[in-house]
Amino acid sequence: MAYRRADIVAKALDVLDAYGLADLSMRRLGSELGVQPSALYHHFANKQTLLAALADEILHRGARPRVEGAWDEQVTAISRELRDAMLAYRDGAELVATAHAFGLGAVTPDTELASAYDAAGLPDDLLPVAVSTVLHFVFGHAIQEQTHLQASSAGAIDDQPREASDFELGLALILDGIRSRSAERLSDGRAH
Amino acid sequence: MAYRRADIVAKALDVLDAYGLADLSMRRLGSELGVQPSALYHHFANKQTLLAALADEILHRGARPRVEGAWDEQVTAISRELRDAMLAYRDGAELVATAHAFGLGAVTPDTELASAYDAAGLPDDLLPVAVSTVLHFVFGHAIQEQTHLQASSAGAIDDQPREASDFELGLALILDGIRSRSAERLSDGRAH
DNA sequence: AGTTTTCCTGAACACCGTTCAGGTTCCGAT
DNA sequence: ATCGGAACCTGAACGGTGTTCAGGAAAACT
Repeated sequence: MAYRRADIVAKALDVLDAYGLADLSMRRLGSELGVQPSALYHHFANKQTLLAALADEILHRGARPRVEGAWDEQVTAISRELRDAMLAYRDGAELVATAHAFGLGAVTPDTELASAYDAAGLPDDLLPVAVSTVLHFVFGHAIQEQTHLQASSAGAIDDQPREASDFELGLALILDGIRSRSAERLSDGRAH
Repeated sequence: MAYRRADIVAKALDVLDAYGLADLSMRRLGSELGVQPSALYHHFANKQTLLAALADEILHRGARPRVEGAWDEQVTAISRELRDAMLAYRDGAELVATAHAFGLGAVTPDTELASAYDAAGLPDDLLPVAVSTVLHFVFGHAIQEQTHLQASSAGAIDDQPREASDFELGLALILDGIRSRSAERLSDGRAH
């Protein structure tokens, strides 16, 4: 069937969540599908392409309806959505960040963020900087959190809220910086 | 000789710069040293430890004398030093960022940044956030720049100044955000 | 019915990190 | 001067990895 490609991605996500990115090999994925590893190469040119499809699927599954409101609220919503989507799967952050770094994958958080910034009235040369600064923070924070969370699987569980609030704080920090250079300063305070 | 360990690190940096991180295998490094790959395991417990030593050496070689001045100038100086050190070697950014994520390596930019923030008068719960936010930006930006720079080895050369100014802009953005929550706002404007 | 496209097998290639028993080589202490 | 031990290295092997490729089976289209 032509549906086979989506099946491979789905099964690969299962394997990823169960065994981690390091143990997601073409051989393992093949045997999990009851198929030779070489069969996978009829659907994906190489492993990197497969991983990019995985990253896309992770982001797609974590997608939320577009929120209305001021530009900073939209940026915050998009950042949370991206973070939550990546954290929903084992090694999801590393996977998505790597795919993004290589320019692979169809789903681009960049463009979503850029359009959210439209209402901020940023200088033209600052828009890409604002986009990538937020992205680097979201990626970096999620990877660090996922690494720590995995390293101490048998540790204290009260680390998670701490990390989550750190995320909100750091994001607010960056938005403060962007806001100070924005023409639209209506949402300066706590309210929208 | 007991100097052998430093020799291995030095040669590994040569191989890294010449062939990239993906081609830096224990076998290649061994043959480059005229030695069996297994010989390396008498000096390093595993490859990850070796890579951590490489990251340390890269940061050590790029170290600069401590700068004096306001806290934000110090943070800027440390960030530039870190960035330049990583960009000085092929795949240096990825290498250092990975070692840092795994908590390996003796050289920790974290503590340097934290002490630089001392004079900023930040709330206690904001200090780790300020440190990690800047670090995530520096790492993320350097990795992206190095990836793009390597992907288009035969491309336009005028990308580099663009990226460099993006770095300065993004960093200034974050510092603006931190400054808005700092008790010490003397260095609010352009001057120190 | 014949042909083309899709999908998969099975074997192989060239690597990889790591381990381990067994040798040298050299230094320090008796 | 000789012994003991540590440091260093060899050579082979183990169990993996991504990827390629000729060929076969099955389904779809004409």
